[in-house]
Amino acid sequence: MPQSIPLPGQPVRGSESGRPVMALFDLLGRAWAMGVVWQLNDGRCTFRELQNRCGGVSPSLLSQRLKELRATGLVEHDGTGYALTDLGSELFDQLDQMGSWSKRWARAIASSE
Amino acid sequence: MPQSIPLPGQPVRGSESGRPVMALFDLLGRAWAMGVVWQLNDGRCTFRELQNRCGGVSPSLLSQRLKELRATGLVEHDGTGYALTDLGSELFDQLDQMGSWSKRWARAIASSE
DNA sequence: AGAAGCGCTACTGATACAGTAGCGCTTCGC
DNA sequence: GCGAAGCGCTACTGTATCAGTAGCGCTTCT
Repeated sequence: MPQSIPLPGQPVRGSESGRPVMALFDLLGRAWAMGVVWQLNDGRCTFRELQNRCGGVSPSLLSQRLKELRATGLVEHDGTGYALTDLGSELFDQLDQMGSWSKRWARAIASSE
Repeated sequence: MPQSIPLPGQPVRGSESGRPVMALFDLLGRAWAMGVVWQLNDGRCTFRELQNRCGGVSPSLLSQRLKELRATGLVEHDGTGYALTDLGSELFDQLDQMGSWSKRWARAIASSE
């Protein structure tokens, strides 16, 4: 049985409520889910190019993540490759803010050692 | 061999660069990592109370996540229980924004079906 | 003393991920 | 036409992570 796709409005890993935030945490709380969105923001690309951007992640995993991200409206695929949808770009904006914050986090950890 | 703790400045799952954002994605891209931060924002609580808030997540997993979140300065533990640090609260603010956005996401998916 | 709660570990089985090989397909140059 | 190259992706094997349950050693309260 394959890993189910976490959609808002349905029970997801760790929550029966179907609350959107829990579905999002389930979707993104999987290996490379955030990384794929992050890398796709650099522009549309092919499956194998995306695989390279993600440091050689295994094709079986990448295929599974892309299936989930397409089913949840964040990524699209046409003749020239994969890209973020408008919705996916909105999510990237959120991740980008986390990326900015992560530098503060890194400094805080470094200075406490 | 236990799961290693993703610290910024060190190579992490999927990235040798040690970039803070990749360490953060590795840290949060694990089961219940974001959920624990989310639930802890409701206030300091004990291990077992936190377990309840997280829908009965297994103690072995919760223990592992808490170990990681403490090692990365996001969660602290004193005589009365677990709580977010200032740094952890900052991360919660980021997650909270994603939570707000997730409602838009849910509507977009619902209207496209 | 006994009961209850604490943080947490140990164990087993199921699921997800890593890593490699290679399929069927299309496109290109020759 | 035909080989070569690239495409998206699947199949497979081994490993790591997670789920679920039981219960340890400790402290607190009655």
